[in-house]
Amino acid sequence: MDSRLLSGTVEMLILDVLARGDSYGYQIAQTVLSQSDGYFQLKEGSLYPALHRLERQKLLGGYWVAPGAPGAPETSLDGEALSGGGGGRRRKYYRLTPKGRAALKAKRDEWQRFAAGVSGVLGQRSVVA
Amino acid sequence: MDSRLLSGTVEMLILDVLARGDSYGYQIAQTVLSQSDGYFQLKEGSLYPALHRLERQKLLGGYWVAPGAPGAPETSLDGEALSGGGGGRRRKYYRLTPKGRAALKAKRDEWQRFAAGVSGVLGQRSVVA
DNA sequence: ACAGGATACCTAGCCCGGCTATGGTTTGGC
DNA sequence: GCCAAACCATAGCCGGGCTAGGTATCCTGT
Repeated sequence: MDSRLLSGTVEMLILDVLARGDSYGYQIAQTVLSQSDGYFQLKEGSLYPALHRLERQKLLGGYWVAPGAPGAPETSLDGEALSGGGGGRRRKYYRLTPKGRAALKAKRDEWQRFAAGVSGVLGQRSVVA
Repeated sequence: MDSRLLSGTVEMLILDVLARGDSYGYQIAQTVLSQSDGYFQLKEGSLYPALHRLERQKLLGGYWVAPGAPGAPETSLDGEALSGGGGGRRRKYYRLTPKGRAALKAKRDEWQRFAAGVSGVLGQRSVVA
């Protein structure tokens, strides 16, 4: 996979996965991996900074879930409430905010235009032969 | 246009344009602009460094054409032959090398896989509703 | 019991490439 | 004469994906 191409799409992919339900970093990467048929291997060094970015921009809300707890809960506390921010195997779930949902739509539209642009250029055939 | 998305595609677009005939920087930008329906506004700061990169990698061969001369010539000298590398309105034409043609094919294939990957992720619908 | 791998998160710093800004020359329209 | 367009080039900014290194838990195999 050409990681250059990935620039700018990572956030869209994350938002898109979260649009189908709350999830956490590791699982998001797995989902993207399987749904792209093994193509997108999101690296931790891209994934986590992206999640933090999106959270800072209020496109995502994050909440910690203690180890042993079942899947994505209905509601939960905001910020550093659970388990004191401590130990291992805990998960940080993310939820799309309304603002995030709007941003996803914008990014999808942008992607459509971009892909159309590329098709426009690549679609041309040689004039000579 | 989201310039982040452009990362990695600029070179492919340039190679693709040149696959249809020799051209020079300014004209390449115009071609890409019109064929992408006004979407890709290649900036000089991206375009020229990209051309130099591709030339260094031997994917392109460049040759200068003096002002007043007609369109892309059949054959011409390699490197700094014409007009001493000097004055204004001269154009630097580029020609795809065999290696460049192969690289273009590789980049197109990569793009196909990438776009398919994105479609795979974005194509999923919400499980809930 | 213990190694090793999968799960799960975080961050510093590298590196690449698109962008802004600047600078130069020639031609052409007003 | 002036200013825009055509044409090329490069220094340096900056954002973001990556490598590499760190922490911690849980499960499986031997």
